[in-house]
Amino acid sequence: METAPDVDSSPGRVTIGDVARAAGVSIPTVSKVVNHRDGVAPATMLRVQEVVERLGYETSLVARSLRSSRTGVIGILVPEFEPFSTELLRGISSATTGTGYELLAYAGLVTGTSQPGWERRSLSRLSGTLIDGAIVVTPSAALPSSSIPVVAIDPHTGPEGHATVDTDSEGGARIAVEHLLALGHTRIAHIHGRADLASAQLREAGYRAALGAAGIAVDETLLLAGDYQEDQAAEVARALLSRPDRPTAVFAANDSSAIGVLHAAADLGLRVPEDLSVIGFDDVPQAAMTTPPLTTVAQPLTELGASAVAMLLAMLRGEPTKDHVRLDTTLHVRRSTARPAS
Amino acid sequence: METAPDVDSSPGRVTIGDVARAAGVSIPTVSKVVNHRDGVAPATMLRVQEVVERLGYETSLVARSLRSSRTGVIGILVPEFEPFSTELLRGISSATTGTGYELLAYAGLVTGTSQPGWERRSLSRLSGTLIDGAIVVTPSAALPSSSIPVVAIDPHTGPEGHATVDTDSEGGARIAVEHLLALGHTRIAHIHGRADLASAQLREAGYRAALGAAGIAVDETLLLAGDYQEDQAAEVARALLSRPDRPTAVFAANDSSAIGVLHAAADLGLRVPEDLSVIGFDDVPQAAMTTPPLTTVAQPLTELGASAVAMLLAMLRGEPTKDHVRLDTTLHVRRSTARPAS
DNA sequence: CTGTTAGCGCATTCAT
DNA sequence: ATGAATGCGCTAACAG
Repeated sequence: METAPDVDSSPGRVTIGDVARAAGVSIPTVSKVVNHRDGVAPATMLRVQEVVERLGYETSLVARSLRSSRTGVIGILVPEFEPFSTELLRGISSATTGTGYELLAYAGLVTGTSQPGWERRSLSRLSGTLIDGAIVVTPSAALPSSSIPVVAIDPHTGPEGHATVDTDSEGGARIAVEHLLALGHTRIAHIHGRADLASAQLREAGYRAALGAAGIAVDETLLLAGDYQEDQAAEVARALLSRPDRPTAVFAANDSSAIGVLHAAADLGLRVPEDLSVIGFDDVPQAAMTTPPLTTVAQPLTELGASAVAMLLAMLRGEPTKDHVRLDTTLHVRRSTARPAS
Repeated sequence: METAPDVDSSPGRVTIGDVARAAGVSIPTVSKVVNHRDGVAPATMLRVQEVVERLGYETSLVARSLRSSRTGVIGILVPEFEPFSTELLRGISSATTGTGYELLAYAGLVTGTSQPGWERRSLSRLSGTLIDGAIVVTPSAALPSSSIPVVAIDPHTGPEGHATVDTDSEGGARIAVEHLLALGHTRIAHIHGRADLASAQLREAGYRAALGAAGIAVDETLLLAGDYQEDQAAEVARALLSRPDRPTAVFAANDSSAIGVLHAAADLGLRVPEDLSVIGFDDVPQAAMTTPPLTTVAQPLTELGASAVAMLLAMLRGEPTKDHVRLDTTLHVRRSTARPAS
């Protein structure tokens, strides 16, 4: 289209050729200097470095990766940037500091149509090799056997194939429901998450287990799909809470869903926690900003990210690693849960 | 090193050549089909598409960007992934949904040594052209005149050169200090931010202006450098709060600094807000999670990101745009501020 | 120690 | 309508 009509001067970007010309050497020589490779006379090395400095040259990630296999960057593949993944990102970022690797986070789902397979697509686009290794967040499908090391965070179905890090979803769900039971609730609904994610299935299993252990039969009409999304959860919650036999408490599969439930309750004039108790899962930062502040099962999100990085770095180093790390969850009681009214 | 010994089969990644071979056509033909270009017989087109599907082929972002000028991805350049930039990312992400662009966030500062010029370096590495346009968060130096559109969020020094979006830092700082003054504080310290950022200078200016308007002379010993960082702020705050003539309130230039101050106060056994009032700036989600919840000047972070995207998209479309957008701040009173003790 | 020769995977003329 | 040739910026062999 309207590409700049740069002939060969230096309007936009400085290439290795520009440096070579300015320094009066050949391109490979510049390459060697830039990559700290030996076989270059100290004098020329200095001269080239000076020119590199002056021109502000940086090797193009693109060109380099096309040719060489190592780029020194780790890719983080996420469906989109929402609280869950950005918290993970923070943990990954601080764990990466000082390792010499840079981070490249890629959101492949911004196309709107939330087509599955974004993880395969993104991995395929970046691998090749723009990145040396990848951390894939909530892949909902099996990852293709890629040529680079890959670690999955909270993947589709149990530990399998790729290295995985996740938290004890089932145990966390039990804690959540037990908290509700201890408060005296018996009609407890569950807004479950994306069916393609193992974590969602495990949370539902934990919900059922806790209820079963308390001798309460599961009312299947109290199980609704929230897809881990605020809007979707709000919608189903509105219907649920409008029923005459509405539950006194809701266990949402993640915080976004719980926030959706909170909105639905507010719309219907229900007070939380007086008329309805709500509990979430994740403990993203915004869980503390809701009205009332959300009681939730905390996942150590930043540690989760840090663990993923640790595993990936080990794989990158060629060291043997365990293929599955599972972290614990803890109950974080705030103000959205209380004894039922009656 | 240990590159896979793939000869030409399909171990890792599927290339356009693999598709061409499998479909019995030449590479250019596949390229045309993939890029929806005409000049291909309907029959071959279908056949190629079928093979693409079957093999799971995706064009390599790397190879494509080396050759063609458009990649359909927007780059977000951040120094690192911390709450401020991740909130921005959220806003950018949701504003990008449905535009057909994908997002690539790049953290160039993970090298540990927080060398300045990361923005120039990152831009140079990605430009060329992995990305069609870039949003640079808190660049602390002048950006090189790049060949792609660039929007800066909260840049080094006032609106200049590149398109910019920021918030009313000076006004926000005045609101913060006025809130403290209204509560009855007169000895108010200020932990200021990175000197190379315009926002930090403006917040300090607002602090001085508010104090001046109240007829209070600025005690220069109450002005400390926190660099917008939690650790750094905690350190200077510890010294500050240990002084016999310690202030009764602290206005921190951003929430991270304020959190640092909170830690320092806790270490010294000072109660907040009884013994010390603390106010921050930004209103990142974690400001609500502190003990006590932090009073802060809220910046519309997600809107900030959304505005940046809107400007960038307009530039990408070749439309004229204003080169500076400034959003307003609002005071968000929580529990870390109160009347002074005496 | 340095420059020359080849490609990496892909998109683009230009022939056929 | 399709294929052969060329080059993007860079690095890895080799040659000189």
